[in-house]
Amino acid sequence: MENRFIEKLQGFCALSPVEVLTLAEATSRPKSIAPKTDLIREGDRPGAVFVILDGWACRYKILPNGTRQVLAYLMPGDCCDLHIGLLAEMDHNIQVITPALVATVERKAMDEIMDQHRGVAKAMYIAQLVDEGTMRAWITSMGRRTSTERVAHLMCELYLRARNVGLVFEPELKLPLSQLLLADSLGMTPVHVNRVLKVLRLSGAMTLQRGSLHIVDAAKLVHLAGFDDNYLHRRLRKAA
Amino acid sequence: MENRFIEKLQGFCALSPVEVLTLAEATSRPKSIAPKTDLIREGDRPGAVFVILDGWACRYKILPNGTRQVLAYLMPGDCCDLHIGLLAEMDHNIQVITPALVATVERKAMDEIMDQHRGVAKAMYIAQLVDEGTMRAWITSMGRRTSTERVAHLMCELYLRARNVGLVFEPELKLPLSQLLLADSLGMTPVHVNRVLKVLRLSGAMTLQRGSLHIVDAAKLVHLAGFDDNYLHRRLRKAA
DNA sequence: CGCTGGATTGACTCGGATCAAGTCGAGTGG
DNA sequence: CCACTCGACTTGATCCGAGTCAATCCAGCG
Repeated sequence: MENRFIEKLQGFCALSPVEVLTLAEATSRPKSIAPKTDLIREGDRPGAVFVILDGWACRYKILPNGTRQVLAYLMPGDCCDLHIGLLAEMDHNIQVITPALVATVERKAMDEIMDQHRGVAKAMYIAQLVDEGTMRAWITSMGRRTSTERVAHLMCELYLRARNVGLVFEPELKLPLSQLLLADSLGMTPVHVNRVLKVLRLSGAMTLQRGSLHIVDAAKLVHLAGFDDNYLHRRLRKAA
Repeated sequence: MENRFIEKLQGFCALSPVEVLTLAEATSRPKSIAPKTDLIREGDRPGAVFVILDGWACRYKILPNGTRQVLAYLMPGDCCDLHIGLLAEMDHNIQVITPALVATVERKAMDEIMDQHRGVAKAMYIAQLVDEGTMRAWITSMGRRTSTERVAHLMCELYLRARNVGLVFEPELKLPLSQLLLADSLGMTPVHVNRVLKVLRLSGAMTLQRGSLHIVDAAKLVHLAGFDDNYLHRRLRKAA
C-alpha cells in the first residue's frame, strides 16, 4: 500500500528522495488497531506522534454531563499534533473509528527528522496550519450555520480532504461514520442528522448511505453549504 | 509598560536574559491601532507576526449570508500564528477591538530568533498548542453546552487567561467586549446574550457590566460552566 | 441637550431536541 | 435455511430553548 502520509506532505511541499525515504522508514512499522480503541486519553502524558496510515480516527472530548463532542476527523495520511510532547497532559482523546493502521514516531525521532530535513518540517507546519484552519471552520459552522448547511459543509470538507489523499473513487467516497458520530461532531442529535441527510438526499445534492458518500450535484452542495475551500490551503505560497 | 508578551512566554518556559532582551528589542517599536481596524483580512497574503502588547483584538470570519463568527480573542501578550507565512492566504480576519499597541515582527526576524533561541521557540510552540486547545474548547462549547454554560465557560477562560498575564485587578477584569461581539463569538443573538448575563447576575455567580467582569462566586461559576482549565495547560511538563 | 450605540425587556415564532415506535440489515446459532 | 438478535437507521408527535421583531432605556458625548 502506498504511504498516504508522505503523499499528503508532498502535496504541501516538494520532498527530496532522501526525505521521502526517511519518512517511509519512520512509519514502516505500523500497528493494527481495533475500532473504538483510544490511541491516547485526556490527562495522559503525550509522547509519540501518531500517523494514521489507514482507517479513520477522531479527536473528541467528553463533557461533565456525559455528552461527547467530536473535534476533528483523522483520515489516512493525517497525523496528530507535532509539538504535543511539550505539554504535560492531553486535553482531549483520540479514538480509532475503523480498523486502522497506525505508525508511532517517537518524539525524539520526529525532532531529528525535522531538524535534518527542512522540507519535512515545512510540510508538517503547513499540515498543522491546515488543521487549525479546519478547527476555525468548525467553530464557524457550529456558531453560524444552520443544521443543513453544517452537514453539507462537513461533507464538502471530508470529500475534498479525502480526494487530496486519493481516497475518492469518483464519485463515491467510503465514509465509515455513523449518524451518531456525525451528530456528536456537528452539535446535533442523531435523529436530526438523519432528517437533514434525508433533506439533502431529496434535494439531489448528495446521498450518504451504507457508509458511502455520493456527491450527486457538487455545485448545489457547495452552494447549500456556503462552502469555501480556502481554509484547506491547497493554493500554497510559491516562494519559500 | 511591562511587556506582557515576554511575561506570557516566560510563563511557559524559562527564558535566558539574552532571550528576553532579544524579544524586547523585536517588539520595541509597536504601533498604535484604532478600534475596528483590521490587522489582516481573509485572502491577504500573510507576512509578519503580530504581537498584541496592549488592548484587545479578535479573529473572525464573515459568512456568505453576512453573519460574523468570532474565532478567538487576543489579549495583551498574545500573538498571531507563527508559521502563518507558509500559507498563500489568510482564511480569516483579525480585528482590533479597543485602541491597541501592536508590534509587528517580520517573518525572517522571527525565524532567526527562534533558530538562535530555543527557549523562545519552545515557548512559542507551547503558546500555539494552548491556542489550539482553546479552539477545541470553543468547538466543544458550541456543540454541547447550553447557552448559559457557554457564556459562563467563556468568562472563566477569559478571566484565567487575563490573570495569567496580570490583567486582573481582583476581583475585577476590564472586559471591553460588547454583547454583540459576545453573541458573535458564542453563536447566539445579542438579545439572548443579554438574558443569559442577567441569569448569571441573578444567580450570584458573576456580573458583566460597563465593560467590567466581576467574578462574584468563582466556585459557582466554574460549576455552572462545567469548566476545566486543563486546556490552558498551565501545569507544564517539567523535563525538557 | 439631543443624538447615538449599546443594553434591556416583552410578545411571538420556529428549528431542533426529546420521546417513542418501528424498520432494516448483517451476523449468529440452531 | 431460517429464526433471533443487536446496532444503526427512520419516522412521527410533541415540547422547549433560543431566535425574531419591536419597543424602550440609558450613558456618554459632541
